[in-house]
Amino acid sequence: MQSLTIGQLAKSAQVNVETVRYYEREGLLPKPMRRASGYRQYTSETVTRLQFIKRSKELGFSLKEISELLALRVDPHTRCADVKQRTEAKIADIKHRIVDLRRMQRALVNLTEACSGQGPTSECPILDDLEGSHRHGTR
Amino acid sequence: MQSLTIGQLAKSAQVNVETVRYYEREGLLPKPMRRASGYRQYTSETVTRLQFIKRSKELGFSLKEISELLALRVDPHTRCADVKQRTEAKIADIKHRIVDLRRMQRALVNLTEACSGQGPTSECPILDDLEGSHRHGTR
DNA sequence: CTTGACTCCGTACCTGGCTCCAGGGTTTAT
DNA sequence: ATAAACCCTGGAGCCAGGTACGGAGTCAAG
Repeated sequence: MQSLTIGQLAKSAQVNVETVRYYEREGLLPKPMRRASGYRQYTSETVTRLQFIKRSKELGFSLKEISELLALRVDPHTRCADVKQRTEAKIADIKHRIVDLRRMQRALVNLTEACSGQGPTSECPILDDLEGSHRHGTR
Repeated sequence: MQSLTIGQLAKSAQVNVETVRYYEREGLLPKPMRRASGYRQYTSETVTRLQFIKRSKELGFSLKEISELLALRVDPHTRCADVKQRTEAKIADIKHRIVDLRRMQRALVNLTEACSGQGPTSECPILDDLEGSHRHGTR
């Protein structure tokens, strides 16, 4: 058939049916076609979109930020310079996140090493590396 | 003096005083010493800890996960193998986050390039890269 | 042609993570 | 020695992001 019901969509992206409807209301998912009965019909494209939303949420983006991300594209209705600027701001934000995650990762790796070594490490090893990461206003 | 009031602590980590008390209730911050008056007194170590919590939250960790991270350490009361295992799970989680953030970043970079180029890009560029990042049960 | 699983819509409810009182005591600058 | 600015506790309120529910219609399998 090629088209999915809301239940199939929800299942294939591992979210609740109610969540799909909620995202539609909130504008994160476009209003889908309906059949005569009123049932929503989705394409597999929507699965991708829904998975993206889900993962982005897990990565710490708010629904608002996610819709901003989804809105980033070059089309005849948006000025390029504008898109470019917003996109670069997102890139900077992501870079910063990656840097901090790496610091955490390094601290944890040190911890496992201390572990293979021996006795007590200092008070709280993970703390030692994520400070000095002072905010710069992206969120 | 060397010790901070709750207000000074909150200010130096850029959070609300109420948030500090909330974290204490939730066990994310240790119960501090009190002076005769009942006022909490903190050390600068707590500033670091609070900043860590704040940034970790921004990076998408829940308070529960954050306390798990803070609890990771090698001391006489925890078995090393145990710490090591939990730590490695966290490392894997972080790695996965980094991979996905990088995919997003790459998609966004492509977008700015398409932008410098010309006309409309495909429907929604950022979607093209974060799928296939199917869950594996860490959260 | 019925039955069980699905869908619709609207509204109410829930959890996490704060945030804000009220009513009262403490510190500090003037 | 007094006002402004802070701190205390306990409890209520708030926002984001869902989740559940009720009553009714729809679809697919047998």
